[in-house]
Amino acid sequence: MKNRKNLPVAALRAFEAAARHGQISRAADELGVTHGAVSRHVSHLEDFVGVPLFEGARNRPKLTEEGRVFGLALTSAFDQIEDALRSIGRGNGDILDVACLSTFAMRWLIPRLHEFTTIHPRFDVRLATDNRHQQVSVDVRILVVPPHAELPKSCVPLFNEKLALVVAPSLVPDRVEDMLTLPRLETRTRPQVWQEWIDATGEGDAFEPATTRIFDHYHMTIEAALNSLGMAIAPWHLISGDIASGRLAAPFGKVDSKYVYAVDAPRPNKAKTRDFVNWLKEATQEFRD
Amino acid sequence: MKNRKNLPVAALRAFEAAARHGQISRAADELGVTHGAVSRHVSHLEDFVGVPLFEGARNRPKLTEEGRVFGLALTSAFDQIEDALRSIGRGNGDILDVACLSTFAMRWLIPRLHEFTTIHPRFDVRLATDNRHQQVSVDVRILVVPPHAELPKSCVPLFNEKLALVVAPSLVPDRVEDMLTLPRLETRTRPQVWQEWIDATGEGDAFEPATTRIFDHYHMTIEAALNSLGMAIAPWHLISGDIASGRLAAPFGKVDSKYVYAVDAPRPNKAKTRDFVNWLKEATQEFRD
DNA sequence: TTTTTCATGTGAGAAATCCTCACATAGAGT
DNA sequence: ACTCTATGTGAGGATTTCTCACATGAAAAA
Repeated sequence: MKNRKNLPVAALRAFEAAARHGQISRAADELGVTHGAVSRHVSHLEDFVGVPLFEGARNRPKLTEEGRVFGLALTSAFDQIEDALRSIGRGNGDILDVACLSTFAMRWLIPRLHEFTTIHPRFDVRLATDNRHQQVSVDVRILVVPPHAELPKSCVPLFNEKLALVVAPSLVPDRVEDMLTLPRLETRTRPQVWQEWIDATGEGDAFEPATTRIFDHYHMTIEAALNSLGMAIAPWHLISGDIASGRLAAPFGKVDSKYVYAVDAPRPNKAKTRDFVNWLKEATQEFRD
Repeated sequence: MKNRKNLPVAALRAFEAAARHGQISRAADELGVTHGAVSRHVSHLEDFVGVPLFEGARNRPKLTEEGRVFGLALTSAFDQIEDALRSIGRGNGDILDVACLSTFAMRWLIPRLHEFTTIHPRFDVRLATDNRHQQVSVDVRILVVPPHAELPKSCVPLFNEKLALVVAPSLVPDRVEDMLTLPRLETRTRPQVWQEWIDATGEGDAFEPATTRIFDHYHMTIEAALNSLGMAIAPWHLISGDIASGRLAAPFGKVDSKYVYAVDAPRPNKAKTRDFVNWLKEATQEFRD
C-alpha cells in the first residue's frame, strides 16, 4: 500500500532545485530562501536516504552519482507536478484580470508585462483599463488613492506617488527662469496637477506660460513633452525610464503628491493573484525608496 | 526556466492521498494526521489552483473531474518520487541492523516483523542476536536495562518489564496450593528470576517444587511450559499472546520486574531507523498501559 | 606565500506552517 | 426524528522552516 506519510517533501523540493542548478545558492535564489535553508534540507535528505548526495570540496560540492540520478528522477516528477498544475488551470483559470488606469497600463505596466510573463508563463494577464472596470469582477485592481481616503481591507499600499515637472532636455535653457514662458501641457483627467505641484514645491508662482495645451490622457501629455511641445507635471513612475534614458529632464526634482498607489486583491491566495501581486511589489520597489 | 518556489508541496501530498483514497479521513490515516489537517490542505490547494477539486455533499465529497485527473497525475509523480527513493537506497542502504536478545527476537520481534515489512516494504531487517552484537555497529539496539542503571543519551525507554508465573492451563489444579509441587522451570541466562518474582509478589515462599528443570534460553523454558512440563517465571511481553490465546495461564497475574526495555538508535534521522523505532513504539504500546 | 573572494555549514532564535482539539454542520441511514 | 459518519473550521499549540550572523574551507588573485 502506498504511504506518503514520511515523505520529506520540502527537502525533496530543495534538493531537486540544488541538483538541477548544481549549486546550493542558485537553488536558494530560485526558491526565495537563504542558502542556509537549502543546505539544511540537503543535509536532512542525506540523513533520510542514508547516502551522500553531494561530495567533494565543502565550498563547492558536486553531486554524487547517486545524487545526480536521484535529482534527475525528482526533476521529472516535479515537472510532472508542474504540468499537472498548468493543465488543471486550463480554460480561464490562468487568465488574470487586472484593472488599472489606462495611463498606468500603457506607460508602466505593459512595458513590464514581458518580465512577468517570462517569470510566470502559465498566466495570461488581461487588462481592464476603462472606467467600467469599477463594475466588473477582476482578480487584481491597481488603485490610486487620494489623500485622506481610507484603503479597503484587501488593499496593500504599493508606493507614494511623486510628481515632477518634466521637459525635453533640448528645451531646458541655460537660465531656469527662462522656462517660465514655455508652453504648459495639461491633462483633462487631472486638471489640478499643476496647482498640486506648485503647492508642493513653492516653485512656479511666477510661471507665465505663453500657451497651455490640454490633452485627453496622460500618455498623450507625456508624449507631447517627449516631443518638445512644452513642460508637463507627470507622476514620477510614469516617466522614470525616460528620465533615466535622458529623453526627459526633471530640473526641479520630484515631490510627494500625497496620492498612494495600492493593489487590491480580494482573493489573494489564488496562485495567479499571489504571484502577480508579489511581482508587482518587487517591480515597484524602486518607488518606495 | 523552472521555478519551484511556490509549489505547495505539503498540500499536494495531502490532496494526492485524499484523491487516491477518495476520502479525506482515509488520507488522514495514511498521513498520520487528523482529518482536519487534510481538509485544510485540500481547501488551500483549491484556492491555489482556482478550481474545485472535490464537490457534492459536504460530508462525503466526491472528486470533480478536474480533481480526478489532477490526482492521477500527482499519484504518478509521487510514485516516481517513491521509486527514486527506493532506488537510491539500493545496495545496503535499506538494510536495517537490529540487535536484541535472542529470546526477544524469536518470541516477540520475529512474529511481528511481517507487520513492519508490510508497512515499510523497502526495508530489510537484519537481526543480530548473539552476544557479539555488543561489538558490531548496528542501526538499532533493543536493550534490557537493569534496575538503577542509567540510560545512554540515545536511548528511549519502551516499557517496564512485567513478570508472571505461567503454566499450561491443564496443570492448574482446582486448589492453587497444589501447584506448589509442580516442576519448576528455570533459565540459565536468568537464574534469579524466581527469587525476583517471589520478592515482588510475596508468593511462593512455601513453594517446594518436586523437581527443577533448567533450560539454556528463555524460549526453551517457555516452550517447556507450553508443553505442560511445569511452571515458569516469564517476562509478560514474551507470553502475552499465549495468555490471550489460552495456551498459557498466569494464575498469580503479573508484577513489575524493575527492568526497563529501551531502544538505542544513535542515528535516529535515517528513514529506516526512524520508521523502525516509531513502529516499535507503537507495537509495544500495550506494555506501557 | 598571503590575501581576497566565494560558496557552503551551522548555532540560535524568530517566523511561518502545520497540526490538534473540540465542536459545528450536513447528509445518509435507521 | 434520531443516530451515525464524514467533513469544515476557530483557536491555539507544536513543529518545521527559515533568517541572521558568523565560521570554515578552498580556489583565485595579488
